Amino acid sequence: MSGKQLRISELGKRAGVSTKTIRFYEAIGVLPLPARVTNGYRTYSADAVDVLHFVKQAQGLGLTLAEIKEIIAIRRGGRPPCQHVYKLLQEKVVALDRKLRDLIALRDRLQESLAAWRRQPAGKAAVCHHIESPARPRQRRAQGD
Amino acid sequence: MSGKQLRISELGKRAGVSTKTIRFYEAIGVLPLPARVTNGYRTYSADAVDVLHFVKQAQGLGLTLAEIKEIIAIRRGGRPPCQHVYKLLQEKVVALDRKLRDLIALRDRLQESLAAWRRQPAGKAAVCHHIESPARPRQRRAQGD
DNA sequence: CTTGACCTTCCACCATACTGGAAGGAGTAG
DNA sequence: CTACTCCTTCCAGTATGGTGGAAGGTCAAG
Repeated sequence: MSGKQLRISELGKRAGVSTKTIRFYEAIGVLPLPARVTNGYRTYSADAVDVLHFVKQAQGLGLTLAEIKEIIAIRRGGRPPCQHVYKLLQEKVVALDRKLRDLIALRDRLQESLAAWRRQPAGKAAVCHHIESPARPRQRRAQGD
Repeated sequence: MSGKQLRISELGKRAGVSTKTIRFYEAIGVLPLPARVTNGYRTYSADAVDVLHFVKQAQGLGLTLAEIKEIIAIRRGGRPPCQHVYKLLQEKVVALDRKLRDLIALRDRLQESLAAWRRQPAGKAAVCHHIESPARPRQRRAQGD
């Protein structure tokens, strides 16, 4: 069934992470305590490669290690984590939409700021009007508040 | 000319930041070393409020304290930082566009993942197909779940 | 037996942006 | 005088996701 066991560096190579990272994931509970061979070396089945891939995929999806840990813990508890992951991902989509809106607004603000600069290169501000003006769209207070 | 001098907590109140934060900004060079009154207390002119507002605005625009520090340093050097800030903001816009593209792709991937889940609630994956499938569009080997 | 690769643990550090708290000085009110 | 608030410095910790390195154990080759 299960083929050969991997030592930590071999696992790292296959999953594209450092041995440091593997031990770190283990330390924070993302990875379970692995089996040890007689000399104390960690030993992993090939499944561990998939779990590490999962971690990297999940990180790519914007999940934190804490969330990933939780998913894997549910999985290790025997329950399929999909229900949980579904909710988690739904929340992520909502959060992402919010973040997206903010970022687009920010980008537009910057773009407008740059356009304004091209129209009128000078300005008076405490430090720099590129930053001080766009965030106060209406007239900045004139010196006295 | 300049009105009254502020002590650190008064400055903090006006700018909406804690005294801790003000000292922190000073320590990392974002704020210049302030004047001191005879008893050693920091003393600030009202301009400091504007500088702190600038810092907060710039942070809101996605600049790091290191970048903000640089801008303020240029400004303190007598040169208007606008040229520099212009470049910085241009780079920010480009970086933001990139990030935006990635986030939109991520969001779509999540959304599609959730839609797929609704169509077919089960799946086989090392940990959870919601995460493993969308990033690997073709069928994964049936082993884990 | 020595060398070298690989493994172990543990402690410390990187960046980012702060926050908390201790220990002690300064200034004002009663 | 005490009490209280505000100020000072300095050290440490928060959260996130790791990385670096020391000191020492294990194992196979030469």
